[in-house]
Amino acid sequence: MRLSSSQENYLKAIYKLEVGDGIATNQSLAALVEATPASVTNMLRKLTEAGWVEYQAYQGATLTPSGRNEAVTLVRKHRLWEVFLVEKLHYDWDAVHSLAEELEHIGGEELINRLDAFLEHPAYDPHGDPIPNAKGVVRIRQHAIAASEAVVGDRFVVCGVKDSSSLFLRHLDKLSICLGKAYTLIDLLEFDQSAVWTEKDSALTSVSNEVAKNVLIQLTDE
Amino acid sequence: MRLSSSQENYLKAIYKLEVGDGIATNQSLAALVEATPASVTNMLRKLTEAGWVEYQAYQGATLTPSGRNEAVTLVRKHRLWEVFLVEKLHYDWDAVHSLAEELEHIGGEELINRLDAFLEHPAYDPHGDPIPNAKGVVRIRQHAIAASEAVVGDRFVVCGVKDSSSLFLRHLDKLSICLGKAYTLIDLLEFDQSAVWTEKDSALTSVSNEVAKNVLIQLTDE
DNA sequence: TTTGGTTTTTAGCTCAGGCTAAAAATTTTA
DNA sequence: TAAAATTTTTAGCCTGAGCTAAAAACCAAA
Ligand SMILES: [Mn+2]
Ligand SMILES: [Mn+2]
Ligand SMILES: [Mn+2]
Ligand SMILES: [Mn+2]
Repeated sequence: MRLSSSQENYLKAIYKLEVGDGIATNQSLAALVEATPASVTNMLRKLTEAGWVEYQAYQGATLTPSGRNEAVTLVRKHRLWEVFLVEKLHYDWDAVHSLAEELEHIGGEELINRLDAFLEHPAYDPHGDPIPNAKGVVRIRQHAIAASEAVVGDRFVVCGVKDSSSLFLRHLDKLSICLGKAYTLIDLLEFDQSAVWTEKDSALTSVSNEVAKNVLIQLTDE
Repeated sequence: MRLSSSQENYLKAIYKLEVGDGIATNQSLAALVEATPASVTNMLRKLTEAGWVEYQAYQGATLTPSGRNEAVTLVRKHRLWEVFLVEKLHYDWDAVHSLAEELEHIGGEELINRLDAFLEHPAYDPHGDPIPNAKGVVRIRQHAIAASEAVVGDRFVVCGVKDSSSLFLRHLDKLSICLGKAYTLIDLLEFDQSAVWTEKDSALTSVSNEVAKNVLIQLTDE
């Protein structure tokens, strides 16, 4: 039984919630797939019927092993297409999500593995999120913490974002913060929790706490 | 008003029929979009309502200028994706049609123009069909005739196919006939109308009349 | 010009995937 | 623990895009 695009979106949404808070409630799902809770109930019943999801009334949904498999493949497809759009078609990183949201539903294993090879097996997507490999294994990003956890004197490299909305990504562009850049945290202002970062002792960047909470970093030694 | 994938397929089908025989009858459309004539009637009414098609009961359908525009853009998208799949992902030319049939419905002008630039503005798709440019202009292939029209002694280059079914394309693969190859027609056998082609006096290729009718060539001077 | 065949349209149905409003279940608060 | 608030489900409806079977229109022959 082939999944529709809509069904695939539901599986991916359940997966995201499971990886995050742990529970895919009716309402959180509704928010993610942009439908009403009533529609979610309806779809969950069908996905349960078909063996992709486990679900009992009022209890929320979890993925079966095959459901999880589908979801991981979708995440892989989504992130590989994002890499393609940014690396090859030179889209900005804030503009690729919605296109990938459509492209992820096309074709099967064959297409995505060819795309993966063409892109030379990238490990991360343009937002720093890890790309599952062909076997569905997601290599976990090591030691990533929110930039808001850093203390004065820490050196770090920006490696991801928590919020990948267009609005936030374009804000980072304005601060010229991008993945891979190395900074030192030189000050934390008590007044508003904002931070001052410096990029190898040159320009200073002032970063609000709201921003720091949504930037993922890896601390670097020394 | 945004077109659905299904509606886009109808516009493309009408366009193909207009370019070919000239008339998009209810039945020929049904065959192209793989639906029943009843469903076609239904859809044509909606497309007429929305201004993409002109159509009166029992008279067949024609595209309005905006409908034709959409159709040409779709053909452009389809053929560019086919180029991508063959050139970059190394698919065989007989395997790309159905994927392109889905990819063509994704995104808009922006995506397709970026893809076009990435592919360096190809003029033809993997089956030798011309790719309309961003303004919707289709450059007509010059002097192409069916290989069955050639006479003994003619030199020519293979430049396209009339039948682009998987079955036919794989047959050409077996004969190692591909686009761009140059041959001389050295014999026409009266018994079964089959032809003998030679590639710069080396290997001989025996080509049935059925095949020759579906291969497009350009005669070369001298 | 009447008859018969073909094509198109109409009528009525189905299915996926949505929606709203109301009912039921669950959870929180007093 | 009873009431209130929240969440989920149910019921009933809608739209897009298909389908079949029957009626209507059109075309071609006799
Ligand atoms: Mn999607
Ligand atoms: Mn991403
Ligand atoms: Mn298509
Ligand atoms: Mn083609």
